[in-house]
Amino acid sequence: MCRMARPRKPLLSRDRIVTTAGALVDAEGLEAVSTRRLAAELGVSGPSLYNHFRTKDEILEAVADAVSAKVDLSMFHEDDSRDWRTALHDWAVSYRAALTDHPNIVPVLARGPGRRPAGLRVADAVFGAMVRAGWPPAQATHIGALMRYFITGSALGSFARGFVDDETAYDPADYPHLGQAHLLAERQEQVDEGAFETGLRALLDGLAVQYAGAARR
Amino acid sequence: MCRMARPRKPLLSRDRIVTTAGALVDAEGLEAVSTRRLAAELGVSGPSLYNHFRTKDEILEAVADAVSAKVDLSMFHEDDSRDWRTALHDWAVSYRAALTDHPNIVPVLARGPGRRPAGLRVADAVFGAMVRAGWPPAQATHIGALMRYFITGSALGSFARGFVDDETAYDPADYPHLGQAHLLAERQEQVDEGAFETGLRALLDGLAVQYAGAARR
DNA sequence: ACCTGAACACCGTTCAAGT
DNA sequence: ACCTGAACACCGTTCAAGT
Repeated sequence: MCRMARPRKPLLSRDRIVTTAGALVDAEGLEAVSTRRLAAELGVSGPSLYNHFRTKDEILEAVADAVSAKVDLSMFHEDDSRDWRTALHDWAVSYRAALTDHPNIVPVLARGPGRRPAGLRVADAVFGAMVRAGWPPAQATHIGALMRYFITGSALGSFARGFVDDETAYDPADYPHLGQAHLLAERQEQVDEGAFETGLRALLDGLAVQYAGAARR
Repeated sequence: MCRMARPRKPLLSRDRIVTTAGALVDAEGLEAVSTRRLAAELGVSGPSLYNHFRTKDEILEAVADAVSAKVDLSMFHEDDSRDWRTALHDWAVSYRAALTDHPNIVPVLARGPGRRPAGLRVADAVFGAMVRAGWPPAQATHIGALMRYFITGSALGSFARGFVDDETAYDPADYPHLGQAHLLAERQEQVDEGAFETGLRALLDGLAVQYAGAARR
């Protein structure tokens, strides 16, 4: 009697697709995600996905947006007590943590906010808070953009990961100062962490200088 | 008599492949480069490329390296008179210009220096100059990395490009501060330029603060 | 040494067909 | 409404064959 009724609940949902795609990206990287592979992971055939998303790229955008949604924005709320500098700092740290938790999707995220709702919510929150703090709107726009540049750039271009763990790759005659470059691969996280912290502090110190000179009260 | 001799000079060379691939990337984007398409552009069949490069990725790496090779490094020469702050500034401007001239290859470049000779030459030059200027080696490493983060991040995540030129995409109820977001697409370059300049100045101001406190003489 | 055609194991996406 | 198999027009790469 159950079998003659209509329901037959769907095998797939946008949520299930995004979750599974995200797990696949995390586990095996962006290039492991083909529509056929993802569908197999979900126990369906490839074309089924097109009942829920228009393109594979839309799926990846949704995965990226789910990562953006994890970024803490509480410091930008109107009733939060943190000043703009502290808010920007805490936001940057939370943003970077979200990206380093899911490094394989960063190339998609780094393409810009696009139409992704959570990405836009982030842009909106930082812009609004900076204006409220007294930054001129044009500067508030710049701050949102440049912070994004730095944070996504650091998550993407992970400096140390770029060096190969093979001493023969770096002839000291060609790169007199990079003698120990291959060692960087071993302390990848430290270099990335240190560069991020140094850069973030410099950015905030420098913005404070400009704020003192340009922000209106 | 000519035809019986051996020469028959090769149709392809690494240089010709890289030049043609670079032009194709510039004109039609990364996704337009398939081995078959590139080969057709060169007047040969697809597999011919594999006589000169081991993989398609190696070709793209070479294209990216050719862009890195255009970055001015003269400010880091030992006999150049510019101080570290000016050198870093001029280098950043030249680096960004090289990337914005070839925006489509930036995703490849942003992956890190890897084994690309010109990319490594850049990393080597900035590290050496910063150490010479009195920065502790660890900080010099961080500076090279964080500047790269910011510059590639800005070339890649071009903030305004991320917004879609369609007002219906941004409901003011969802994004109270982004009412004019769709207008950004029109002034893309100004926003990117402004954010880059603001960020670069902040970064250099902030590093100057740290230099005053930490650099040894 | 360098180029070719054929082939392998894939892709993203469309579509008619089924329920 | 949602899933399927078959099909289309592609991919990157290998390899035996040619010169």
